[in-house]
Amino acid sequence: MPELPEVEATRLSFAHRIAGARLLSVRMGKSLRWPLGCAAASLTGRTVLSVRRRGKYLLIDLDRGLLLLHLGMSGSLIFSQQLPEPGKHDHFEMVTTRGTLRLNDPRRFGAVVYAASEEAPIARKLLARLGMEPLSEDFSIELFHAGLKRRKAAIKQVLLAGDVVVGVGNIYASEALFLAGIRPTVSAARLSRPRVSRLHAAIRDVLARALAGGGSTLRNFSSASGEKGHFQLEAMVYAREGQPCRVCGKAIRSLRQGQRSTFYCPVCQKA
DNA sequence: AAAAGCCCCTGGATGC
DNA sequence: TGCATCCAGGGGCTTT
Repeated sequence: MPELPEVEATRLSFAHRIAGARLLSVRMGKSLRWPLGCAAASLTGRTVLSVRRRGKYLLIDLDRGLLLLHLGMSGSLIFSQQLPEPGKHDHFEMVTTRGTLRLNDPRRFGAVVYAASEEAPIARKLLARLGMEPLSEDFSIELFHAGLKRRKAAIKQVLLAGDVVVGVGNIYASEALFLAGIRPTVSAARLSRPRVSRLHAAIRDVLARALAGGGSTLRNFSSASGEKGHFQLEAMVYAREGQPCRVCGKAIRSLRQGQRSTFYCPVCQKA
């Protein structure tokens, strides 16, 4: 479900409200991807300092230690002072003086992991491999090009891998490549400088627009405050196999790359 | 070092 | 209605 815009929209929707809250109780239900890594009860009494994002991870800074939270494929957060009884897919809950943060995740690919610090082994393992933040100043055409040059794999898969640039998931990878006019199967290393430049701009453009729309994507998304995405961003190619390209009219095609579906226009993305 | 596969899990849509 | 199959916006881990 969540790519960078959705994760960031989620963060923005509750970070300011939870900052300063003191933890009253923490409950970890049916196991997520990994165990919490500490006794839930031991977190009681700690204070939330801030909520940051790195890639698709949310980092909940406490006055001692931090929580790494990932929404996986089907996770969503809600932060509210009044919540109904937990449902069968509510696997993590943190009651605080400002409200309750609850993670709902039917598929349980998500995770909540405690780390004593960002330098702790578990935090390093999860965060160290992450590539550049696409919406940050650091994400330059030069560094992007340098990162792609040492990857011979298909550009779509390199984008998804997240070790060159983070946050570009399956939908936005297809969309960005369409905007840049690049065939998803071409080797990342073989992209010319001008094409890398176009892709760089396309990634920023599509992510920023989705974020501006409140994390709007094709399906339902709502932030931790219950705000729905605005759906202002319509897919050019994603999930549009057989439908006419919005630019040239040719039928959109799909293919499988690494067990994920990819969509592209055979005319607008010639190579 | 990089690439390719596998796997975790549940639910919704589709087909018979 | 029931059952089987396929697919889903992620990513860590193991094997080539």
